[in-house]
Amino acid sequence: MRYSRLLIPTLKETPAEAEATSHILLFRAGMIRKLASGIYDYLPLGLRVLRKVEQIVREEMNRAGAQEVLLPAVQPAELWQESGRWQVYGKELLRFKDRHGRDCCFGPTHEEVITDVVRREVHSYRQLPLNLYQIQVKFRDEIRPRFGLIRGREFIMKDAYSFDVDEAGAELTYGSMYEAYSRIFRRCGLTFKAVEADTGPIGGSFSHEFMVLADTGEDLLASCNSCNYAANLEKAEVPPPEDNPGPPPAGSSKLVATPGVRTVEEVAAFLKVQPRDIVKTLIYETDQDPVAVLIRGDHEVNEIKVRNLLGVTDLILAGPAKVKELTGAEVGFSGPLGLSIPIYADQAVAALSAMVIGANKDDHHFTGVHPQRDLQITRVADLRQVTEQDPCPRCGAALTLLKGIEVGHIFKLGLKYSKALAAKVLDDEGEEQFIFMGCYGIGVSRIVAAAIEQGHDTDGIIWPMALAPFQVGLVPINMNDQTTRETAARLHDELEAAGIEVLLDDRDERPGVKFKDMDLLGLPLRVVVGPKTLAAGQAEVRHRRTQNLTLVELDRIFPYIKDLIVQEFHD
RNA sequence: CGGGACGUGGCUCAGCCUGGUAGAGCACAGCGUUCGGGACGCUGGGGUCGGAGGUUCAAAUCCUCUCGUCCCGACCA
Repeated sequence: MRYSRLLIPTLKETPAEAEATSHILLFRAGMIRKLASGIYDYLPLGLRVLRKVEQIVREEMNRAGAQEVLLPAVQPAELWQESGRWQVYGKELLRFKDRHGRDCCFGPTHEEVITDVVRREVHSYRQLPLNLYQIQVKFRDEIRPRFGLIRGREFIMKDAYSFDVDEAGAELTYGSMYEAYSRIFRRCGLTFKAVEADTGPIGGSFSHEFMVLADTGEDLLASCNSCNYAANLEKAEVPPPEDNPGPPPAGSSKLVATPGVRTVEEVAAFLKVQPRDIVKTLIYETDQDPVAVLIRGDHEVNEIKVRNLLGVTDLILAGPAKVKELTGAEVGFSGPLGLSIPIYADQAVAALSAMVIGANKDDHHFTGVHPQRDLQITRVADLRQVTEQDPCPRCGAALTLLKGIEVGHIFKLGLKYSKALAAKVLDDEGEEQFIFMGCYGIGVSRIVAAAIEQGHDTDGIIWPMALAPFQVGLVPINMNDQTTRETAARLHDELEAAGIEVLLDDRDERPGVKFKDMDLLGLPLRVVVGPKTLAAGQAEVRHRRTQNLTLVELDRIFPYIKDLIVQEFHD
């Protein structure tokens, strides 16, 4: 392919609106442009990368026995009302009416549609297991799109849905998807980690996320240094503390004046105690009744755990007015003593023997409080976030916290959608059975961004061989030199004929411009043809990632490059 | 939805405070020179200053409203 014939609008300067590395580089390399917040155009080079990812995903899904389909992006509200998600999904679901006034939405995910297909077309256990997938545009009206392709509103997703007769079958399918996903991300040249995850609003019983490790990641994950335990921070378990609370301290708890002392740090300094001896009382409003959550001063609450424990969908920290109404005191002096709302305590709180709590009275705290003697706790549970100080919940070794970009998520759905939409088959005894489902997503366009977050330097993108828009960039130094021009053209034709994807920079530009652009585009290999080396019958091959420079005889260029490409694909 | 920043040729920005009728660099077109890490000269095209309203003899500049964008916190592939 010739550079001069492709639309590759590279930019010297960083657009003001881009912040994340992948966003900046995709933009500068002329691969994407923005149409609106979270909505992007894919230009020729960006599309080539996207297609590479899609093809890898397609091959591995097919290999795992899944079948490709294409479902509609626009969906009738009826299906969503039937599953109950029309009410539950929130504003992220883009809703609109057609000309007849019928409610519609633009699909953010396709459980409803696929389950509808299966309930109409599949009636016997003999037709199962079935795994259907598609690669398609999704729309989610995100609160805050950011980082370019990492969190767009419109994006390309591969979503697969599996249907099995029984739970054992569903687990086998889940396992095969786990394997397929691992192969996909490995083939994409990504450094990733599979972690246990919360199931969120999609629902279901069990799930893993696939995280690309990158400092710019939006997710935190906890990973064991010894065993293979790894979990999203929102899911990561804290093992129960070993020590039981000691006996109550001598004497009863004491009310002490703490004028203007509100935060954990202030209380610790004022009373000369450690933050771990202080207990924070957090008042939450929920879609049901308000609750209080007790967390040790040196810990952070994990709202996902609280939400799951309470079985609520909304969980919002109460404002000053609500706190005053429920506790009788300003924020900063809330405490569990004498509260009339349910009290949920983190397990570390229940293991304290003498704690400091707010007194529900302005400018006062209690000291010497014992959980069993003095408090009426509704329930003790694991409600906090893990820290790097916590031991692994499986093996007890140390944990490391890492940042990651979620590129894939697999769920065991169970019967949630098959029951809601009545998707049933007859089993081998002629009995009606609900179908066991699983769903499996990959952020295809997000992978493109994640690969850049992992592969770049100050000069630009460094694509993995498998995703590069072209494998080789061919740079003739001076288009006015006939030998240079003709040699480059010949090399280009030879490589292309051999099935190697090569981009010939045939522009009448100075060498510096071509080099800068090539580095920015991030093609793995660069071949430079110029009068200097040509005189010796050679051309120069440069490896983008290692910056290795090699002079190669012209007639050996083809095998040399072919070897390098094969080698990279296997790395 | 809260908190912050911003909107001036395609891109990066100056001008705004202290109103006087729009600039620079890059990019683009033509000609010439140049050619191994974002060359140079000459010439040229391109902007209702996000939009609406107001103040004023006069608004990019002051006031009000509005739309949009980006960044930080609650959602997700």
